[in-house]
Amino acid sequence: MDKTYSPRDIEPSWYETWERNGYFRPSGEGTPYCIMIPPPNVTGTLHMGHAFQDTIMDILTRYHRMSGDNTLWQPGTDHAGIATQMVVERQLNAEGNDRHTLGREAFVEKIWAWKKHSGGTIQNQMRRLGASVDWDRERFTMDEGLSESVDEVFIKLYEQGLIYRGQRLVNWDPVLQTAVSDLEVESAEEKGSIWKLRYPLSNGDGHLVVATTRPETMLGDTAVAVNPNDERYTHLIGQTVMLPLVGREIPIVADDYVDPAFGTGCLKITPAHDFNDYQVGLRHECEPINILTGDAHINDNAPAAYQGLDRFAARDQIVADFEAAGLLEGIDPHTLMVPRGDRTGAVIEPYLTYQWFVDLTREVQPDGRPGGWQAITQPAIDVVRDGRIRFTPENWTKTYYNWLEDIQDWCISRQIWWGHRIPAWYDDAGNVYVGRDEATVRAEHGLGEAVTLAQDDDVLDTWFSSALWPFSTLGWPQDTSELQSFYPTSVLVTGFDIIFFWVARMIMMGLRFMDAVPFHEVYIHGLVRDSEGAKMSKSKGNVLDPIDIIDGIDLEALVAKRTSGLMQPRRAAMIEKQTRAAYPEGIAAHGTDALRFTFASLATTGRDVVLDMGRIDGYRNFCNKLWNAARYVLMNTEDQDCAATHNNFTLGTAERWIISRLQATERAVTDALDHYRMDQAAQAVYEFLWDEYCDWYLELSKPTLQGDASVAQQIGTRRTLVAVLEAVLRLAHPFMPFITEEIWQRLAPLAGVSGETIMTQAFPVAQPERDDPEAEAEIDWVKRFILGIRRIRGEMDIAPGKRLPVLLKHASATDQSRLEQHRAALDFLARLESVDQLNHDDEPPESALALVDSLEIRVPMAGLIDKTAELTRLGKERKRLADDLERIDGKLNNEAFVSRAPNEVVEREREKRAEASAALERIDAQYARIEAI
RNA sequence: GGGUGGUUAGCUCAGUUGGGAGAGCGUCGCCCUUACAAGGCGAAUGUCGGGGGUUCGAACCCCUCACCACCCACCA
Repeated sequence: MDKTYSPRDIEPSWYETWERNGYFRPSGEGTPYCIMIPPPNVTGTLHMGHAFQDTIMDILTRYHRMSGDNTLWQPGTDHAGIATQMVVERQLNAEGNDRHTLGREAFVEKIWAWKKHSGGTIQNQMRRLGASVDWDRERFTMDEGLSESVDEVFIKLYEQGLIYRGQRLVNWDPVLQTAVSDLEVESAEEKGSIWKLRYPLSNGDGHLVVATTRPETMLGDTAVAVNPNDERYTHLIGQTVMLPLVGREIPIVADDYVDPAFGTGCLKITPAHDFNDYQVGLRHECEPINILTGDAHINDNAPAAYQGLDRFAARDQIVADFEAAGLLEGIDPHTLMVPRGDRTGAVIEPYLTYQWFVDLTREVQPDGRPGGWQAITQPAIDVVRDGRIRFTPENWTKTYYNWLEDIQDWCISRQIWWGHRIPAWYDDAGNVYVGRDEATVRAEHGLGEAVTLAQDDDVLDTWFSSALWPFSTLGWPQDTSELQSFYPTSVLVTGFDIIFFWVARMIMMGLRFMDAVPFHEVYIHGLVRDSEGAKMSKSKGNVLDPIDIIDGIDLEALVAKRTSGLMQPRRAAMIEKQTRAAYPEGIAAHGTDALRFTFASLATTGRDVVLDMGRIDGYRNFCNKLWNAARYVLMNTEDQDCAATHNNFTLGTAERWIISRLQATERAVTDALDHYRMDQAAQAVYEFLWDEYCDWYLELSKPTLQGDASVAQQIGTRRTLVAVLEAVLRLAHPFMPFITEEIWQRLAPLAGVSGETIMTQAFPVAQPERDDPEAEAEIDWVKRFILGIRRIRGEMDIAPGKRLPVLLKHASATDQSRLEQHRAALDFLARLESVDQLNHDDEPPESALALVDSLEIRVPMAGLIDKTAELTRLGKERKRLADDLERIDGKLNNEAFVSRAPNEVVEREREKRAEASAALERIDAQYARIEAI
């Protein structure tokens, strides 16, 4: 093996080998285990959030594959209608072109070209991350097969009366000029104003004052509402006002919705441009008057003076005209919630249009009769309530219920070009025909050549096809063997941000069309944030490409990457400055394994992940540690007898100890993985490998291998070095696939293991019969002996290499035998020069003291030890023991504690007291002795 | 206006039936000891957000306050 660990030299080639040999494909044997990837959008490249999520899924996938399951991780990408269309449109604009000039067909062709490019980038990124997906099964939401699923579901739901088309007030993005769903609107507080406008009574008898944050909508007012119990206005109910600037006479109506305490208590009603007003309008039979065009300019339903004005220009004009007419009562500053499109940031308009909806609220019996339960929504609630789907962490179920229990119908039509065209056709009379294609529609409805049919121009919401992902990717509506094996899938790994967009809708559609849940478990992970804890986004310029952490990137390239292709180019200067401050040296190469291990160890439940570069450095070092440990093992075992093929060896205490510790580690890792605690699993691997295997076992092996231990013992040690490392590699493989494979290839033969790849080896299972408490106790004694001497050495600033003479006192029979047994290890690890025993009544010479239970270990001070330093050291020890004792006595002297606490707890305290007290006595004596010198 | 999560060492975070406060990184010493200086050995570091309660005993359970973050919601 190379002396230095170099991830870039081992990672890409192993992935190629794995993929070429088909190791990612389901084995076809064992319990099915399936994860559907949340298909990334083909809008560009994967970010740190994807890398995090992919790491979690790959850990689970590799773990289950190694455990013998028939494992499928299904890959694919999402067409992401609006987002992708915007990306390509922006590119067109940059070329001085636009989609309308190009035309629908040519534009869609351009998007397909982009999809190919982006999809390829995503594939490469996933390969670099080591994602063991079955590429042969890769799907895209606009594939032929998936499009067939979409049509099938749409048609079925339409036939069942659960999809309908209607004129409704929807959220309209005037930049995209399409409807969007409630979920795609983000409301935030913004500073604005409240304008108080006078509406003169038609009878000339004064005026009412309405308050509004959107004066321009007054052009579409159809009523003024007051609360029926508001005594100020009851006498006016039923009368009319003359709408200024428009000259329309509109009624004053009474409606409970109006809060008399807010504003003036008079509410202007604009049914076509406000969701609440729409409802009020319905109650009072006011015909909505739409005054806006699709791009939010005033249309010809308004007086000529305002036609063609942008909504905000119209606002200024109208306010000015009110003022000129003496009808402006006042303007107050006001903070209000402004709805904006999540993609465009444009202020969303409630807009009256014909759209398609999935009915999520209508109550229909299973047999089709009305009433009973919400046909789509209720089952989705039930499966979580009764535990057929389990969330981890569990508390996300609350979020899930809250949303479903107050759900609105889902607007699924979008007035864009990229997506699944709605399978509906219209004749000249405006009749709607839903069907697979035009020919089918004609045949089914007996429509001859004479009837012209035009397909609906709209496409479906992206999430409509995403909702079908768990079964559409497996071949539905055909009844495939894949569906039989892998549906319902095992676990969905996703972020909380798409519980509504995606998780809930997959559950709805899965139950409706497969009559079974789409997955048994939902593992919700946190959001990856930058080191400042800020959300990563292109516009903030704090995004990181996982590949740049893997391969490293110099500062100039990173700056260039972050400042190019911005939606708001003026932010470039600031982003550059921040980037130069945060990464003055660019980013060093860390390798995939280190990045993955970092993600794993940060994957605690229900928390966001703050990405700390220092942490990645630390785990890169961990990889290096593993690399070098392997080098040591190979150096001492290659071409030597490791008992791979015979049983002529003996295991010493150290061997039995590390094997015992391995069992505990295997249990810890398996248990953690089974509970989605990737962090605990990673930590268990880390601690075992570094703190036990490297720090102690490798060191303990040295005196055995280099000293005069028996041949059988040396063989046993070599065998153990190899066997334990081989097991750890398998244990760590799901986290660090590349380095474990690289080392395993060389190590496996020495361990007598054959196989083409570690990927398909069995995941380690703890064997209780190899637990060895006696060996653990013994090695624990050895460690404490060595640590005692090291502490003296460290605090006395004695060079680590300097050999020390040691005197022992009060050595028990056990101490004696352990000393004898481990003498070589103690000499080597504690750098002992000599060990001599003192009799019980011997007065020890001036010396530094360490205790292992009752055993006194003394290092004579002559010429070595500084009196003051030793007093300081003993003083600290004494204080620690005295504090301990005080605390314990506090408990034991408390009558209530002794009488009420469980016996075993009291007994444990008594033992602790005895130990502490004995130790303190010796330290005290030693302190006095040194002090007297 | 509802709801959720958080507040533990300088930083990022563990701490799962309430019973001796932990890790990584950073810091401070001593060491290039033939696996590893991306390292070894040793050390320091915390009114566990504030207050109250339950309990023999609280980082953990209950109440309350403060601050931070996020989600949902139709108040002009």
